Amino acid sequence: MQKLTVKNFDLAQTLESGQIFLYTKINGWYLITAKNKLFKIRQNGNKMEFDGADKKFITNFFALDEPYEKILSAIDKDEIISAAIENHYGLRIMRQDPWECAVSFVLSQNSNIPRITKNISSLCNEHGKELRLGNQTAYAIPLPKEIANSRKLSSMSLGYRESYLRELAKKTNTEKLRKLEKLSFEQALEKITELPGIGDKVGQCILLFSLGQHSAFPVDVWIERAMKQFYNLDSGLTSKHIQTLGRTYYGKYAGYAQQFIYHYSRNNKHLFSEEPEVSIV
DNA sequence: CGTCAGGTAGCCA
DNA sequence: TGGCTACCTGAC
Repeated sequence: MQKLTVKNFDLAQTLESGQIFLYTKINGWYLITAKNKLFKIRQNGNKMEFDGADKKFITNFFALDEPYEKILSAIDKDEIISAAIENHYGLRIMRQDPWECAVSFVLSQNSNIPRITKNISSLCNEHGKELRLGNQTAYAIPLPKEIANSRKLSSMSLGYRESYLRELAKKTNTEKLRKLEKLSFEQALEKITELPGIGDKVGQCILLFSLGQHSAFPVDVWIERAMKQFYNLDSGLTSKHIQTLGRTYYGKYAGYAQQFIYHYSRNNKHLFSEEPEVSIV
């Protein structure tokens, strides 16, 4: 068991903000499968306890070395985002493995959380390396080579995502995706959306959650609804418009704003029946 | 039953 | 560019 003292970090807010799918809560511990590892972690105030990973890994994975207050003040433009930040203070954008992130979000498209989790889990159980922690067992997100020619893939109920995933596995991997870290956001997005099954939304999720592109502003149905409602935007705007607007309005760390708004809207569904509060256009 | 779900790709004006 | 539409599957 290892320990770490943290500040400006909330484990539950971070894990439950929809960035990752492979975690479960058991007896007060979060059991997490990520980066080819199975580890457990819990938080009590500013004290973290964990097993199966070291301090360096935890610090990096949860981005505990980011200048949190600086990021928040950069995106804190109005009372809407302020409320979202206040409600979910301590939420951070994690640093996932880009291949694992790509697999997760390709499988997430046009689906729902229970099904996404089921799909990813069965993919891992049938293809991934066995991981252990004490008496717990789990399976890693499979590597490209473990997917590319798999015959079991068609029994995972992935639907049309199956061919996206298989073709993706033939075309890319963690090392190739890492090259997008150094590019500008625009170039990185252009490159990543050339890959099969990766469009604007999934591409920006990967850029944001695993490639350090913090100005990415992925727009899904929740963000689109929330932005239109919260900021009283024209209902005819497309997700592309919202995307551009979000990036422009929130700036360098727009991705953090997106994550706060996303989590806030999902946890406060009643807000959608109220009057919009702020106009920014 | 129909609708919807953390979209993408392909086609057409 | 912008506006359709088909698409696997299962939860609700």
